[in-house]
Amino acid sequence: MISTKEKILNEAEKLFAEQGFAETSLRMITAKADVNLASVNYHFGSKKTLIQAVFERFMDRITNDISHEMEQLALKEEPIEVADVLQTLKQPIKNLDKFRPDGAGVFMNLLGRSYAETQGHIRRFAMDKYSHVFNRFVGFLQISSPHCEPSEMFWRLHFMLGSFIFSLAGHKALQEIAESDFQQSVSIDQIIDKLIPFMSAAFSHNEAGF
Amino acid sequence: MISTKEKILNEAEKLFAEQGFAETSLRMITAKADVNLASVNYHFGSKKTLIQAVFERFMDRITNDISHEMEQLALKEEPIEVADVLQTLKQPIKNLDKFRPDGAGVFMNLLGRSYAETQGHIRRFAMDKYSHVFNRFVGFLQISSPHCEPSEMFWRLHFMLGSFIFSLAGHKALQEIAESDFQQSVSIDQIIDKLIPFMSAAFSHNEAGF
DNA sequence: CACCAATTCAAACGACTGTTTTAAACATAC
DNA sequence: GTATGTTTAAAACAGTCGTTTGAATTGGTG
Repeated sequence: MISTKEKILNEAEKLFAEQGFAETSLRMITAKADVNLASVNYHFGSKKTLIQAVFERFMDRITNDISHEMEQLALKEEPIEVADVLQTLKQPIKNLDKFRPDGAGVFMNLLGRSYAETQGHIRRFAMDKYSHVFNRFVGFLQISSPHCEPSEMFWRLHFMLGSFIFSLAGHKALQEIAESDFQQSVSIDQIIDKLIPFMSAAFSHNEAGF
Repeated sequence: MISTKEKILNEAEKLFAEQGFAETSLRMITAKADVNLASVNYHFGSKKTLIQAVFERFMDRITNDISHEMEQLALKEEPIEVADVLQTLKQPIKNLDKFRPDGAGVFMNLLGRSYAETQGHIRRFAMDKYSHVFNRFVGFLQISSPHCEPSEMFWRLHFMLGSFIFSLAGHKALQEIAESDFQQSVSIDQIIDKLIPFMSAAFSHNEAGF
């Protein structure tokens, strides 16, 4: 039997991703989840902490998977290339779709909206809880690109983050356009498969030319 | 003398970019702009059309500038490189900062929020009015990358769009992190100067390897 | 069975939302 | 001057929001 708490989380994540945090009311969520309005405040305390709980469920999953991929990467004997590091993101993102319906799209939506958030309380929360995974990922990137300064790497990382968020959060609209313009359907997997070599090439360039 | 209409537009764009559309009430805007609440509906009809007007003022400016840059590019005699095409974005984005306070950041914020929007009425509006500029830009890109299929180019374009929006819309937060982590201040101009070669390298790669 | 805690429920709270209304003030033209 | 159309003003409208309340209901324990 699925609990009230889970019913709320399941509907909330859908609606938050589709409409945004502010545009989604607790009444919409509880109506769709077929639970009482007051149960949100009972189980989660407030709307703010509900948002955080939705976000946390995804982050726990994907950071777990990424950590696992990085374990594998650490075993590699040949030199670690940029593409190898970025590849560690591939399966974890794809796994989100198995985790939840349209998981990758929903998660990137949440991630993007979290960054756009005013007070940034989600970002602070994420930095507290998941910084070790993030730092390890950056470490691998540095190894694969010893010529690239940390500050330059910082910016490149966020350029990439923007590409992931934007193209995957909006993948439905983009897929529709792509289909009507090129008669060619593209899955989320294929988007990621285009994105990773694209980004690998970007990371591999040398602005100074050596 | 600055008109009521302009006072509203000026405050609205700031608040929309800082807090989002839904989180910004007409009462906040009119209080900050020191005009009457009803004047928004009088001058703009509704909140929705106010959002559109704020967006339009930026789009008119930047598409104008980009068109001008592309005129120059069309005169070039040597073969047009990817980097040349992307360079046409550089000055127009920088000019936004002269146009309005923190114009680039505000505009990218608006652009990002418009894409995240539910009904997407802004996106449809933009496609109607500015598609010719967009199409011309894509045309130049195709010329500079004849090996790249249109559908592949479509996705690369949106990867790039995501990077621009994400890094410039959130530039203040990112700049703060960069300064505290690397004791190194980075201006918007410098972000763009990092972004364009980064993207040029990404666009120049050949996934098929020929 | 009774007991207690955990959960659910309907209803209401005060605050805030976009929009409309009606009247007053203003500018410009005749 | 009066008349005309534009702009501002204060107030009220109907509706939604997140949250709280207090009673009803449930589930498990002695």
